Amino acid sequence: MYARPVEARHRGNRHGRSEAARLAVLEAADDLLVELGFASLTIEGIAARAGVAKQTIYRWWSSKTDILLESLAVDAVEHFDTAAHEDLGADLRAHLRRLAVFLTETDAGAVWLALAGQAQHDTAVAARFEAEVVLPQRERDRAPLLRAIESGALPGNEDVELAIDQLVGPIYYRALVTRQPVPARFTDALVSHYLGART
Amino acid sequence: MYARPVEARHRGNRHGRSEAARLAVLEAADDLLVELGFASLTIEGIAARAGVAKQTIYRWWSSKTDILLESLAVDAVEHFDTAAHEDLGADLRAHLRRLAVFLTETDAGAVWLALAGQAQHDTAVAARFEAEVVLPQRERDRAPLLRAIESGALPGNEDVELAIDQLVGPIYYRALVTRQPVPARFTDALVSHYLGART
Amino acid sequence: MYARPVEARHRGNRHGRSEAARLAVLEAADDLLVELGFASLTIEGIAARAGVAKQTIYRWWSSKTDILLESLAVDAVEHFDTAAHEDLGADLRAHLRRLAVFLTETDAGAVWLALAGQAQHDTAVAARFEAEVVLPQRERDRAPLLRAIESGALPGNEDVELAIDQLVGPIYYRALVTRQPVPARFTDALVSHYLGART
Amino acid sequence: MYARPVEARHRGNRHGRSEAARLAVLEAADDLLVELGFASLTIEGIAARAGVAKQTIYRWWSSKTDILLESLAVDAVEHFDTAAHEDLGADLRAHLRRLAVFLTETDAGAVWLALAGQAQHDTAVAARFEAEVVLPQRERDRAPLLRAIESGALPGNEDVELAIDQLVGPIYYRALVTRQPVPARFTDALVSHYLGART
DNA sequence: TTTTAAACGAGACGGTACGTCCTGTCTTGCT
DNA sequence: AGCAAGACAGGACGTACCGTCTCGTTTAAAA
Repeated sequence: MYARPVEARHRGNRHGRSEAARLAVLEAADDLLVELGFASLTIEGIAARAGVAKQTIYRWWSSKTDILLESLAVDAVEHFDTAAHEDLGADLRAHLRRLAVFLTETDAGAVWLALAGQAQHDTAVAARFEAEVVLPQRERDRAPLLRAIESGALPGNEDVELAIDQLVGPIYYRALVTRQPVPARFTDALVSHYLGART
Repeated sequence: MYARPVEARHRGNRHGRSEAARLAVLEAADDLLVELGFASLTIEGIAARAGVAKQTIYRWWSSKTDILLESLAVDAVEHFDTAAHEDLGADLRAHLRRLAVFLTETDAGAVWLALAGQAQHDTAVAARFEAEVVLPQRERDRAPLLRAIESGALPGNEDVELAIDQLVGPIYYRALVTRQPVPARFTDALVSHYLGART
Repeated sequence: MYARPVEARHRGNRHGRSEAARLAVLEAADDLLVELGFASLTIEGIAARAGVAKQTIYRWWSSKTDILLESLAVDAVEHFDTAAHEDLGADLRAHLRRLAVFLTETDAGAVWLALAGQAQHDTAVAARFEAEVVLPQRERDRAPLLRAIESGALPGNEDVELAIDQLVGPIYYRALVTRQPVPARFTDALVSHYLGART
Repeated sequence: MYARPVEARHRGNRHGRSEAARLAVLEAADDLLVELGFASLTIEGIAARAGVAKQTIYRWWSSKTDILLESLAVDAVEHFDTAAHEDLGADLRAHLRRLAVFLTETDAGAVWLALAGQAQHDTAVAARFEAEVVLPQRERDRAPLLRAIESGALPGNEDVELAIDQLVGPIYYRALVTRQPVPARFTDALVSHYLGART
């Protein structure tokens, strides 16, 4: 029913869980989210699409958001895994651009938005979302600024947290609230304003 | 949204719906949202709390989000219905503070967040939310800047849309994503940065 | 919306009910019973078909069976309103034949069967059905035998009630239970057996 | 109707339905029919009384009449499962008495009457009622007469169907239509008349 | 001729039960 | 031991009618 990867040849029975089932569930959840939207995503539907029993899902995940969180954790790290630029401006422009693309143009971004939405409805989801998604992302957002402080391009007393809010806030606002596109022109302008106000 | 003629308080028959039932439903929905959260909000629960038949709800609203949209439309207008200040800085500080309070401290703000969340799950909700909530709010956000242009405090070629994104984006980001508080110090800093970068 | 019979020109207002509405309801109920069956017969459906408000029905009738009882009372009398024969055998054969045709081939018979069915479900209907339909019919069934006793064709001590049960019982049994047709051959055989056993 | 293997008492999973749930539903339906009457018998009520989910009922039965038909099939067979007498008269008297008691004095008879009533309202019920209840019962009614023909007590050309109609018809007529009691005196008289007319 | 009150059409109301869908738990037999 | 399968109790969904109610119109008897 689903592909059984070579490196998982001993799974699904006496010793350990089935990696094949795990991957089939993650992929089915991602696919169905994009196809149907979060509201129409059901455990039963994921099980049917993955060719997996409901019980197998409940054995390893607690809810549909739990599945999405797992799939997101992997994808987000991959997306932002990149080398730094030497110049602070270039560094920030690349990072914000990458963030904008992630949120508005990738399947993982769709998962991100869905989870952010569900976090508004369910405090348990909100807590996990903050711990597992928002804070790690915040860490990644902070990196360019910390690098600049270390290199002396920014003073040591720079208010980094406020800077992050000002740099990424408008991007999330567009993606989540106004649903406008977030072109490079827009993210570049945010960087220009930030650097300009500092001189 | 609905005319409420004084002489028509006691309807529910041939010529019009029951205003009492309408208000009971809106209030019950608001209350239950705050008490239980959006995920546990059900039409049956609203009907029971409001002392109303389910059919009466379905006669006038298509879903629980439809009810919340109606209640929000009224409350949002009321919250931001305020006089302007003479000074652009004071005007902006007051407006952003009001926005922050609305989103993080009022029941209507909880409704706003829940709807923003649901908009991530359902494109129909997203469309109505944009048209009936986001755009009118955007209009209100634009007002202080337009007043400043008219009075000459800002140049005519100021990029108003970008300014709004920079001013309110971080506030929505905190309310929706990081769920940090949004103190006056934070909104004031946003205004300072905006005005400072302009000099 | 409905025909207004000439003899009802003064109704529907200050003093007295609308004969037009009454007839429209009775006819709609009969029609819909035959079209849809008793189970799908609803007060709302009757009101819509008759072009009458629900309230008008509830003003004058207590239920759909109440409507059918009224319509049946008229039709049954009409159907059996007939002259007697001189000979007991011919009298009985004509009467049983008439009963069989009524139950199995007329619209009023369909109403009769529906009410008999509902009488199994609702003791209030059963009581009215017995008083207003079964007993009057029993009276009509008795008439040929009483005439025969009076004319001397039957002895005065004849067990009339048992005779009726034996004569009409098999006809109702076929109409209600086995749903077989009830041809003249069958009713004639019942009469032959009854008269034959008496010799 | 359903096999009940001894070794499968505890099902409700992959390989079969829950026998416990099935019996609970049948018993609840019977009880509630007698307590409340057919009109007030609801699927929700049966589910609640049986401690069963509505879905479990809908999984195995299509309607409340479907449940009653299943329960009746068992009970009717049990009630008439009896040894034959040697004498035709005694055989018939015993059988008619048994039929009268069934219809007028047993819970299963109440179910029988309710289904006969519903058969007047719904042709699908009528079809199943005839096939699963009336025809099997007719078979049982026929047995005494066939035994008599075989033993030579009745001639080979006896009109058995007509005889059945005349023997049982009046009993059903009393039970369904006039709702009079059906004492042994009455059923014995039917037998006497039948045998007497044959001499 | 005007007033006026009963019956009317329309249809919104609080309810009940419907039949469907999905939840999360469970039991079974296979691998 | 993990799995696919699927029956289970539970509960919300959105729909259809129930019987009640209030509205504004119609109409003929009373004033």
